[in-house]
Amino acid sequence: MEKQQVPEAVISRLPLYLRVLEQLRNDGFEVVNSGQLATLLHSSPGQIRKDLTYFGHFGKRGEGYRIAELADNVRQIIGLDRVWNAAVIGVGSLGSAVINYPGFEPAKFRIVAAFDREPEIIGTVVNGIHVQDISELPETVVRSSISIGIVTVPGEYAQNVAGLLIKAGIEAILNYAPIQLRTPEHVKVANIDPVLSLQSMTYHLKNTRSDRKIPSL
Amino acid sequence: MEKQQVPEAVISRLPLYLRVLEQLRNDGFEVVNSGQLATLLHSSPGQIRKDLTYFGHFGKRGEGYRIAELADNVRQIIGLDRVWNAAVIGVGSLGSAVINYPGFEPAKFRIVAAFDREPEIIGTVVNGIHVQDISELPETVVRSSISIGIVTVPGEYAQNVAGLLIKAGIEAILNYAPIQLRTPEHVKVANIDPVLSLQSMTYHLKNTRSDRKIPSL
DNA sequence: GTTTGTGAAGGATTTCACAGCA
DNA sequence: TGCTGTGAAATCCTTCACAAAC
Repeated sequence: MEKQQVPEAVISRLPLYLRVLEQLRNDGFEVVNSGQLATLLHSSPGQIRKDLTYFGHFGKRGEGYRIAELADNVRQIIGLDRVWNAAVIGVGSLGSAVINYPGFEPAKFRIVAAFDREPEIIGTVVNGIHVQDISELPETVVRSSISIGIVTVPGEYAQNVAGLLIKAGIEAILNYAPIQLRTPEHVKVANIDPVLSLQSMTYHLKNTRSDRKIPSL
Repeated sequence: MEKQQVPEAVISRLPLYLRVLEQLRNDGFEVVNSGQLATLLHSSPGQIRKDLTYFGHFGKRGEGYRIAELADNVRQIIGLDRVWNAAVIGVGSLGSAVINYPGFEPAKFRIVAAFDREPEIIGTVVNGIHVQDISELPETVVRSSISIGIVTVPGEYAQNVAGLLIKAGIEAILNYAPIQLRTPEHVKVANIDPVLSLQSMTYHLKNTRSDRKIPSL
């Protein structure tokens, strides 16, 4: 349908655009221009306009973009005009925190199942979700139309869990384990790894002294 | 000191390199070549060699890299030859999960303080950390040599907290709040936002049907 | 012979500047 | 006049291919 391949960098910015558009709409605004969006997004007007032209012509010259209309378009482009079902695998403290995180539901992601392999955890209920035995995963994934697997098991089990998910037909994985998952081409993986994020920041900090003096004294 | 500016993309890969080098060393290996590293990292031999040349000549032609030596070099380059102190701001369920996360300590990050503004939370102890009143942040940051702030407050308070941290002299922020923080040039920010990660994957999934049939039936 | 180190080519992404339209 | 839409230029990053070193 699209004339050309859309850069990944553009796709990764669309959810941010949608977020501020919905914020603006909630605040009662109706029209916005690329300069205002750039300020809110810490981006540039040109980049925002260029990004949007990969998908169509959404603005009016001399006026800007109608917020509700643009939000609807962006929402549809990135596939958020529907709800996506997800499963959490690994219900330790990290998995529990994920299941309890209130940010997924309003963003169109619904956690509908959770799995573990520990007998003490199986059968417990976390935020209304009944924890199942990992062996029930293949059937539940299909029956509950689960498209996304959220991997919160320890690193040494993550590759096996990913294999299970892929065999069950899942096409996207949100991976909290500190390993690089090996997956087939068609399965998307996003990694959440706060340690790596911290470690790439220290490169820039390495000249700071830990024994610096109190600034105001 | 360096001859040229090192690309951010290179810096963000160094922690991954370090991780597999330490793994290899723990497994008893002594030498590795760029092809083997590329396999482990899902990268390419050329990219690994190119990345390393931004910092020096670490290999022996015809042989490869000595693992312990290269690991030491990479560790020093990214500033992980020391421990970095961090503070968590916001001790709700997300903040508690962060404080309890066992992955920071072995990666050279030590959470040494936690802050909240709720009287019911102040004074509690989470994983050995005494939760302080947010008003004590400036003094504690300096006295405990804290370089990194981990922001786990709700989005509407995150910018204020970031301002406090910056005023206290912090230079890196790990931001779990779903907003783009505005910070001065010299303060590094890394965002952890699982919702954005999920939302950029659905673009690629949007043609999948939720009513697909069970593959094996 | 093997594998590194690296300039040069290629590709991706961002920025620029201005034509085009309301 | 004001702001979008968009080729072209510039920049950033990755891949390639081979000379150099062991």
